[in-house]
Amino acid sequence: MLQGDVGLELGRRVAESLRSALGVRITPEQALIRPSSAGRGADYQCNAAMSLARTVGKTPREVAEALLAGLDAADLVEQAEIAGPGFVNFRLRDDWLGAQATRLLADERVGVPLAERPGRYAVDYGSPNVAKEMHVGHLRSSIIGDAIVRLLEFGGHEVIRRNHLGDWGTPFGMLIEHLVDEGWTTVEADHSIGDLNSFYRAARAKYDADGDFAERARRRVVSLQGGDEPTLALWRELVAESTRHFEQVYAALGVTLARGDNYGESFYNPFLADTVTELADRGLTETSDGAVCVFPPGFANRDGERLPLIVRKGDGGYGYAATDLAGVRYWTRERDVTDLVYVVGAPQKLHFEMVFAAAEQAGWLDGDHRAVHVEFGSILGEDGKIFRTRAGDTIKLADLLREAVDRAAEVVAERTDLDERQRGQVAEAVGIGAVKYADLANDRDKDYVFSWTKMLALEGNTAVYLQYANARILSVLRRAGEQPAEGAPIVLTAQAERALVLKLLQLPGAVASAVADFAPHKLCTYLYETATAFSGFYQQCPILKADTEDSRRSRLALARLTSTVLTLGLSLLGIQAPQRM
RNA sequence: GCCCCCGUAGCUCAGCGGAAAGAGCGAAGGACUUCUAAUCCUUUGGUCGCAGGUUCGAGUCCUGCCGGGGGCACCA
Repeated sequence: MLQGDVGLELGRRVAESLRSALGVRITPEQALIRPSSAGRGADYQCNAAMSLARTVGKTPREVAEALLAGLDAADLVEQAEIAGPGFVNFRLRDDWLGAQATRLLADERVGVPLAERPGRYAVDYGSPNVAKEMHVGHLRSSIIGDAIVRLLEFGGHEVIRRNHLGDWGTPFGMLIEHLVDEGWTTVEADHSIGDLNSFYRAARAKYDADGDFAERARRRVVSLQGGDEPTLALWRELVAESTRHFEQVYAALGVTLARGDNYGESFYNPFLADTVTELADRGLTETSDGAVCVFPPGFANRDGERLPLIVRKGDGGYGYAATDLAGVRYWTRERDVTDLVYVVGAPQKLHFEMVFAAAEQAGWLDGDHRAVHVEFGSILGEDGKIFRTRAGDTIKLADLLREAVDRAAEVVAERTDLDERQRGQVAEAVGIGAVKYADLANDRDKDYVFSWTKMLALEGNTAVYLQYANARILSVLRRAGEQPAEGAPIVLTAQAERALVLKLLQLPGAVASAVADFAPHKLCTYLYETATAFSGFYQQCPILKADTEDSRRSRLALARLTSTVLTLGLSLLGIQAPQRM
């Protein structure tokens, strides 16, 4: 979808022409304006004549000829000609392109429009478990979710971050008893657990080995669920301690989740009974094998029987179907969100389809309250299997991020004359950026292979490449000793300048499609193409030593604009753009 | 058994119903007294898993196969 950029403007002109010349009414999008593939001598092409030919009873070429005859676009089109079966190729005027680029230089949003109808989004992402260390399995949801949140906010939407913590359930009985054994009281706060995983394992081991402990743990679960205040106080301490750990990881990763975004399983606890009651009141529930179930239409199990969503288990407890339904009910009804977004792995697809179907039956989801599962594939090791340590253990996120920065530091040390402190900052930006970009640059539906070598490669579609291109630009601007003035005219003389400007003007379309499809990789692809276009320009067009003063100022402005686009794009992905490298 | 996702160059991946399918890596060659060579430029490389169908036009949409992965009742 091309929106808010050159393609849309051309589409408007073409639609207007077709209306006046042939009486055909189409939208600018339906004009099917696309960037022309390179080497054909055209910038954009219109593909509409072929499909319109039948409806107007003319040949495609006749439609194209009528389109050209009625076209009022001399201010932006240098040359338009019919080619092949009925393509219309446009070459845009250099002065018009330059003027558009000049205009963008003064535009904070670099041409990207705000949403026409801003929504209120609740985005579920992150979702670590309390009393466990974050591991590589939390990486994709955190990174993709955060990019989506940033993109939506930039689009002018209201966004509520929802970190769906695993903070409730039977394991908390043993965890809290273990806390008590460790001497925690709530009077003296400021506890810390050095290693959450060891803590969990120790509790588990005692539970399995010690019958008395197990019995205490079971009683503790009852106290917790019964709302016993001393128990709840200990539980809150445990959540707080875990949250501190999550925040450290989020800080290292550059993810914007904060403790105020915690909406864990426990949050929905008070709503579960009412949710089930409401489903029952609407006649949607049945009791099956002792469990209260909703059978949304269209789902069958392996024996062809209807597939249940168990909203209350046989033992009276509630499972995740109940929690998620209560969540939909809460966010649509109590918080009046327009859009629920779940950034959760692909294996959960069936679950969410069923939850959404049931929520629709219950009336919580409708045309004004939508829900979407933004699913993603797995991270694989270079052996093609699920990414783990060589020993087969899950990889701690903290360790992975430390390794990323260490590896980046080695690369940085080889090539820079920055001082040690600056080197550290660059290593962080490069290392973390590499991990995030590698995740975001691929179509999220697919599995991707985690490769240090590839993600830290200096060439190709990597974060470092983009960061380096930007750092070079900023270096030139520093040397210039001046910032290009707002409105500094951008004048196109060389082919490479033209190619760069055409790319820069396509930012709005790239952002729009990334948002529309919850597909950050579309923005990545665009940024990479932009950085490539800049590298070509940088190679061929001297900036500081341009032939004329006008050209020098124009090229400085172009460099400035490129840096703005790259920096903005990276920030929408949650990736830093260092000033120097 | 049913459902979902994926299959594009040797490898890792883009590709919006439109023209001779695009990058990077790899391989071969070239460009630094130069604004950051962490770069750039050549060359090399494709039965778009297979078979039908829809269409003026299919890598893209539909159906059926094949291959890989995932899911399918009381864990979340």
